Amino acid sequence: MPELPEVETVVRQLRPLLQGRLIEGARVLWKRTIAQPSAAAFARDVTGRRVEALSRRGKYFVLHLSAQEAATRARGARAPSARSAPVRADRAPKLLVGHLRMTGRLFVDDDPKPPWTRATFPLDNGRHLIFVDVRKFGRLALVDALEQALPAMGPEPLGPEIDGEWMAQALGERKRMLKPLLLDQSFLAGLGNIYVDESLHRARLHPLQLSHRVSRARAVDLAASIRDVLTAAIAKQGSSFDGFYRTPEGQPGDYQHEFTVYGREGEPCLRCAAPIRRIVVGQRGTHFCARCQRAPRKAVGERRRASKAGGSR
DNA sequence: CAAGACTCCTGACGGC
DNA sequence: TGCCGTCAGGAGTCTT
Repeated sequence: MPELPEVETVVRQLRPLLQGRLIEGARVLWKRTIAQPSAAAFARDVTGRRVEALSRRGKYFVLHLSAQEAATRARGARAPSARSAPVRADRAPKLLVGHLRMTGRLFVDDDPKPPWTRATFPLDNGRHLIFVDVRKFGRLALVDALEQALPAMGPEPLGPEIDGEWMAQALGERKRMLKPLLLDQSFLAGLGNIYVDESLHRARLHPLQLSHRVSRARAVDLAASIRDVLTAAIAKQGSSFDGFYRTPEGQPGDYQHEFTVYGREGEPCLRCAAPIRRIVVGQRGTHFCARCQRAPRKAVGERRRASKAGGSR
């Protein structure tokens, strides 16, 4: 599922294909894909704008759009609502903000409507910007400012301020299990199930460990691990393993070959050979090595079974 | 403040 | 062969 590395890859690859292009129209095939404004207003207001830049915030991608160009706006009569609305569109620059969630894909294609297309935008070069989303969880929004579309979000994990110091303090300020804490976008923006599991394993931290009990040294390791994992994943253009995520160029990512715990239940830990285990934490599959990632002193039944299963020591 | 449950979705997969 | 229940999972919302 698209997390920070995947979205970063999408933005990087789409940039040369979209920057400077004019969006000539919009067709929304699944209304609920549009978070705001209404699907009709979205289609009308996105029409006639030029893509000036692309960026990413957490797992969200952002298309920075120019003010609407009057000439093409009239031509954009193909937008579903254009006829009914006495065009009183806000001509100020807009931001098209979107989230791929589980199965969303954003790419440019010659085919105006591939299978599972939820929104499609003809461009001024004859091609189309396509939003495909099998499970319909993905969302697009058109807003004036980023804060309008995004919930409160923590800092970017690859930002310069995220270091051992920051992590030690941030973990100390909360009393939460590491797995759900790292998944919380208001704590750190961009981590998802895969990269949290991978980062915790790299830092030798148990997913159920309580944040305020993590030692300073471990916190420093965690900050570095997150940075290393994300950086490596971006270099590999993200992870593909379930047939959903593809780069805008249609290629799968390569980081799935580097997974040390995710999806490896029962297989040997690459560090100590103990079998990787899978538990459910906060409704989410969680993978870890019970030997490398020591169970929190006083945790759930997990530890009980772990020690019974042969915890020498 | 923390955390679990529930919801939204649909393709894939196991079981019979 | 084919029907059916179960799962996965990001994030918002509602309870406990």
